[in-house]
Amino acid sequence: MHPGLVRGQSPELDHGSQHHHHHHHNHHTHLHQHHGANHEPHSDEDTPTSDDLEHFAKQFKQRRIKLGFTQADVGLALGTLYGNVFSQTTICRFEALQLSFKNMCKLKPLLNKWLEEADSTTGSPTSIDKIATQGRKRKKRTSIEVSVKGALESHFLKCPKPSAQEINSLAESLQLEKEVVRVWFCNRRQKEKRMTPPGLPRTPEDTYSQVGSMGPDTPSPSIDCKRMYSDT
DNA sequence: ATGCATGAGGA
DNA sequence: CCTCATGCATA
Repeated sequence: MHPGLVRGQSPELDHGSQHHHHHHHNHHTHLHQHHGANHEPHSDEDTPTSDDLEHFAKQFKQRRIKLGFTQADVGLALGTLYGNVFSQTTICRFEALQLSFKNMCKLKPLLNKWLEEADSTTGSPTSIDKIATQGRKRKKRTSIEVSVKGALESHFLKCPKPSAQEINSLAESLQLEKEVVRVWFCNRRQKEKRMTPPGLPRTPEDTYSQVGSMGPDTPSPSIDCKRMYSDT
């Protein structure tokens, strides 16, 4: 089946991912897209590396905040600027690298353009518009209990792609709609394909080892996350 | 910030 | 049915 393609995103083609380099630092395997110098007839341009995207996302967020814009503002601005409106969700996920590699590459140019516009237009008015909402009744979000989520997670580890019948069984034993279970697996699979797979600590950066006066005890891990800015 | 959902496109 | 891009609604 699928080899260990857990966190290496390959946008181009399939890669015989056989590298068990479990030696990389706290970060995921950086993909490798080195187009020599002779490959495509058209001048090569895009295809940033995951490091590029990572850096850009960080820079973007910081600049955005400095300029005093919310994620929603940006999404809307992109709409009035290019016609592609995006939600707060998407901007958020971009900044958090929670999109697929391909998706990140697609959005980067847009956001980059907005950035240029935003800080070059220092002090200009920002006209915003509203878009019409769809006229379809969306199903109420079903809340899955934590214990049930755990069960689903377990099954996912065993079989990420259960057959329709397996889904049926699961749905029964968990007392959930079959459709809910199916969608859950779809969403779970998508998570695995994000740039920042689930489980990674936030902003790993470097190993903060405040050793020196701390013995093997480390009784009080003063874990207080301070947001210097907020744009909720 | 994230969970569950929709819908388009593909085999 | 799946993947993939995307977002409403909610925690």
